[in-house]
Amino acid sequence: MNKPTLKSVAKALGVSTATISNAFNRPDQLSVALREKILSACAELGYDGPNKAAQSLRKGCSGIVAVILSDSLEYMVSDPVASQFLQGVARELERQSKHLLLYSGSADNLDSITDFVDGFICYGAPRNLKLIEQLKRCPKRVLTVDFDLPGRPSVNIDNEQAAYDSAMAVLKPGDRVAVLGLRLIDAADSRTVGTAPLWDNQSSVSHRRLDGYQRAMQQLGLTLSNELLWHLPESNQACAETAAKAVLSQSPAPTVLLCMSDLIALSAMRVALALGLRIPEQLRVVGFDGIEETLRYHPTLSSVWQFSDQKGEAAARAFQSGQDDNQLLSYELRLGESS
Amino acid sequence: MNKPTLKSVAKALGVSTATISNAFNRPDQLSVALREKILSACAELGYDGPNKAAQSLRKGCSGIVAVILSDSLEYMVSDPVASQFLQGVARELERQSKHLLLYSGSADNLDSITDFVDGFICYGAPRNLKLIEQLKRCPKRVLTVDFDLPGRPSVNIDNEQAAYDSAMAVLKPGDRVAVLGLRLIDAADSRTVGTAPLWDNQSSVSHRRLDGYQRAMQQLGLTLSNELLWHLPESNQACAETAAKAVLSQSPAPTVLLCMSDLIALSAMRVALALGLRIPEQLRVVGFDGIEETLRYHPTLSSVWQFSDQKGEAAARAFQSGQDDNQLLSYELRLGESS
DNA sequence: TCATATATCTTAATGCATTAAGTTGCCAGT
DNA sequence: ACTGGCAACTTAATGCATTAAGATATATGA
Repeated sequence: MNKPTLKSVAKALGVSTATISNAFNRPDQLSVALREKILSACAELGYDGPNKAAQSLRKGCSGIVAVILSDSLEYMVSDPVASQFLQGVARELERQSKHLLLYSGSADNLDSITDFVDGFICYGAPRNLKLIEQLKRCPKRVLTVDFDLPGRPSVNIDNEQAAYDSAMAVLKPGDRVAVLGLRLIDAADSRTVGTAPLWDNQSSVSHRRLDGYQRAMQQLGLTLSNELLWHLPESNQACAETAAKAVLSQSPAPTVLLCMSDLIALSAMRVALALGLRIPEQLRVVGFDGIEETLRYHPTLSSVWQFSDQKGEAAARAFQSGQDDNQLLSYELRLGESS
Repeated sequence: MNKPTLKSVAKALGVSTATISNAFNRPDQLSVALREKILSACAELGYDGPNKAAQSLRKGCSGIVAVILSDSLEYMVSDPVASQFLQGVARELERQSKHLLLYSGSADNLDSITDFVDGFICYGAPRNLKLIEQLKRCPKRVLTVDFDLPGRPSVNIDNEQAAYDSAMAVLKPGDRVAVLGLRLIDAADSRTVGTAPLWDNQSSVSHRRLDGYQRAMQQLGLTLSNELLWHLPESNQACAETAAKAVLSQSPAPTVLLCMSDLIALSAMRVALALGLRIPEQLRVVGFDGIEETLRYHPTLSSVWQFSDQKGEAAARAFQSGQDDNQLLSYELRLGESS
């Protein structure tokens, strides 16, 4: 015989399908005795509850939440910040008995899953502009993390303030400051490491951080020169090393390196040490994000700790809550030996 | 007005629902002219194809593939081997225009998603025995990786042979061999680092590798003593260090360390170097898996390379193929400075 | 005792689409 | 001119369940 369905079970028990459905979904709609009879009969018949696909079609929600990563999954799993975030999301979704569908940000057709999921948690601004357009029009719930979408709730930290705080903690009058920024130039424009325009007036997280750095510098009477503001297309070792070498080989050499990720900062420190620079005496380095690896590395890195796993949990909770406000999470400035 | 449906679009165009459905799914079933008319009308009405949830209910397949990890997602993203695997799966699934649902191996209710997905790709034997039982009975396709389930197709390497090969490459007559094994004891039995029974006759990947090591040792006239066979509950730094310290502090000290993962091997090497041992002169170390990190580390590690990302792709392909045979992937023995 | 409220279950409409089988019209072959 | 065959559509059954509204029966209150 085929798999039992609500209907077949109902017939077998001589009751209506509504009653079986209620036995599973609304216990208050039928007598306790009948409910138990039904449940045990189902167990015997091998019927383990209403078909989820049918349920999803009828109810319009599946319990599946899609997580969209700004980039490829590649980036996701190799980047500790992103994977921490994912972990947090997964943990909270599990608490909510929901499921996590990993959706590559490089794909460009939301339609293929929109009907399956209850909504989208988007981590980082997708590089794919089509995807952004689709997210704007998406009929399901959309929550953004580390970037904004008009009219959609978001979860983030105050990047400007955090950057400002971190810069203020290390800058001294007379410092020559270099910034290693992440994606300061539009994806389409630049896939290579290079200097970035000083004033781009964009809305990315990186530009907010840059604003914070500049506010701090202004306050100390420092100015950022264009050849010391660098754009990295990716937060990886190769890019960071290229940029760090370029920046550190300039003369006069910078005395402070403000890096927009810990991964960048770590690589930059390695380059600096290889060049014979003493940290923090000759060069102070600040990172961003806060990853475990920096604690094992010496000198330990000063950084803005974002606690990405908690961020992930917060995102999943905010997604569930249904509220449409923008949530600002707290961060923590931690000073290490690098400053 | 509400979202358009197949029905409403059909009515608007004055054709049957079957024709609209065919326009999207079976172009050969209607004239080109009508099809184009329908498609452009749909675009105007804002109808972007048949509802996937309904489609899934009707067709019985959704294009969603669940990946079950042996452990928590935690392990998954922190372990380079596992995350490489996941990447490979994701890549191949994207090629197939399928979706990836990440399912935590710690959850124990397959029913909650079985109806949604086309099947399961299980990476590593789940610790949760309930889950294994459910996988055995699962009506959907189940493919296992790095472990076996009766009657289910699997993807793996020949662990016994690979272990044998790696051992043969480094062992010399007279060697005193220590083995740092991963989960040689049942999860329930032991969550702590300690020696493992020499002959356990289990079917895990680790036991197969142990078999390979022992075959090589036998061939060289060596025997494995019980105090040099260690069980690690996890493949992480802490466990590896504990075990390595215990093993290396014995006298006479081992001359070869056979490790069942590169992560373990790397930690063990650090311990050995910290103890003042010279590698490979006083101690040769072999790993398993093959991860990038070992290439940057000195001494570079000799290991069995599994190419986990390709393994992931192969798994996704095998899942798709529908074939029910067990697939043996190739591996590669790479000798580094550690032996 | 009659009307009303409550508990318990059923009816039937609904969600959205797929697909085997049936219809219709047109053309080729003989 | 008759018929088989094919192209292009339609009909209607089906997948599996949810839920508002309706039907009974029993209990409660005046």
